Amino acid sequence: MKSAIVRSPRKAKGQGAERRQEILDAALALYAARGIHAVSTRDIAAAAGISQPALYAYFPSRDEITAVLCEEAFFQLRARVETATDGLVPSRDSFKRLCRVYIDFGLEQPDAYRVAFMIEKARAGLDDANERALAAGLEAFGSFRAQVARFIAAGMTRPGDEPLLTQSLWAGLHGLASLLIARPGFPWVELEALIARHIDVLADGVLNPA
Amino acid sequence: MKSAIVRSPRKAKGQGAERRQEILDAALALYAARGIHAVSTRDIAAAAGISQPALYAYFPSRDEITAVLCEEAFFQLRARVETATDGLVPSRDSFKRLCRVYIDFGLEQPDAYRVAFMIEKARAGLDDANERALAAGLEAFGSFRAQVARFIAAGMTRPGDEPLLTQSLWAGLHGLASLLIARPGFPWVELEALIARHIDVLADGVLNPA
DNA sequence: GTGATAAGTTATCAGTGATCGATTATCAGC
DNA sequence: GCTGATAATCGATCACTGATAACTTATCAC
Repeated sequence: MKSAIVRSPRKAKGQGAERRQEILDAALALYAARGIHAVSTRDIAAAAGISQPALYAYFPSRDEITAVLCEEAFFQLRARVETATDGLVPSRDSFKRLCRVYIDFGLEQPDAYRVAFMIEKARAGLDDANERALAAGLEAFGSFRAQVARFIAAGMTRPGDEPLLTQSLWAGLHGLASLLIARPGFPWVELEALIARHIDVLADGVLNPA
Repeated sequence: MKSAIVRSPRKAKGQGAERRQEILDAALALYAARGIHAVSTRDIAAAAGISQPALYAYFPSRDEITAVLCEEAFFQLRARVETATDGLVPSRDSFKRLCRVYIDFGLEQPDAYRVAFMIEKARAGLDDANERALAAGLEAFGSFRAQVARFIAAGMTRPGDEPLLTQSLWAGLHGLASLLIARPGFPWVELEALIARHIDVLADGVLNPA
């Protein structure tokens, strides 16, 4: 007796999942090169070597492509945050290291960072991918929170409960990252000095005086 | 001899500058109600009681309308910043007052704030209005800088030159304002406590210890 | 082979920002 | 009052966008 028909995948030219990843790669590259709003579905399709309607066999909408990239960006951020203080005991230096990892993520992957934290959804979407991206974002924030909790547990922080301190620190870091991304033409002072000083400001504000 | 023909304005239905302002008002109201990206030129025209092509008699592009609104937002912010510490001597409290004025501006006028600091121009425009908006932004920042300079001159700040301290403080304030605007669905802690604590963090980081 | 189906195509839709040419409203000069 | 010039406006339309429908082709199980 033939086993239950499992409807095995047939694949073809662009075989299944590979084609999907090719589309995501093409989209991310174009986003990085031209900026998200300057990239059309036709651009993405051409870069992926397929026709524009073929995109919709893999993604239900353009926003979904962006949402998936957003989710991937959150995974990356989470991985970075989780390993930021590997092998380091809580100290002012390891605190600054955590901050630095966050800012560097924004500067190295501005498009991912934009998608993750700066883009406001036009439609307050209930899309599947949008929700998954949101969940991934909360996970990344959770990792950040866990890191901050280590410094709190070590008695290094000024008074204030953990959610409050974490959200304030996050806001402080996001402020510099997002402004540097959104206003590259602004007459910023020297970048390294600004980042270092800003992290010092946040460390002075969050950690106990030495 | 008739004086040189001066080509005096004829005006009409929507007489000149008034019509222009009506368009700006309509656009701002729609931006506030639906979000910038959900508003089309046809929407703006309908709200202003004219046809869509008529917009282009007053503004060369949709981006220009947004840029003018951006400029107006900067003027408002500047006015608020300049009067933030009126009648107050430099102190930790007046420093916090300045911070609070900035954050409140963002929360009370999220669309203006968005246009001013969060929106990235699709076309890296050399538009006239875009440059004026940028200039207005620099002026607003200059006022903020002048306020910070008062605290520096009073010897209240930690080491660091004025541009560095100002940019760091700005980034810290912008971080909270922009995140609250861009991610209203995030599980924030109680708003007043968060703002107060965040400003305390920044004050501790920027001002000398008491 | 043959049929079923996955994958991809061309053709097309409605909506967008923007432009063109024609039309209307206003006013100076007679 | 009329008339011509011009400011102000509109309907029609363009190229482009995201998205959909109907059709064709490639692949595989049998």
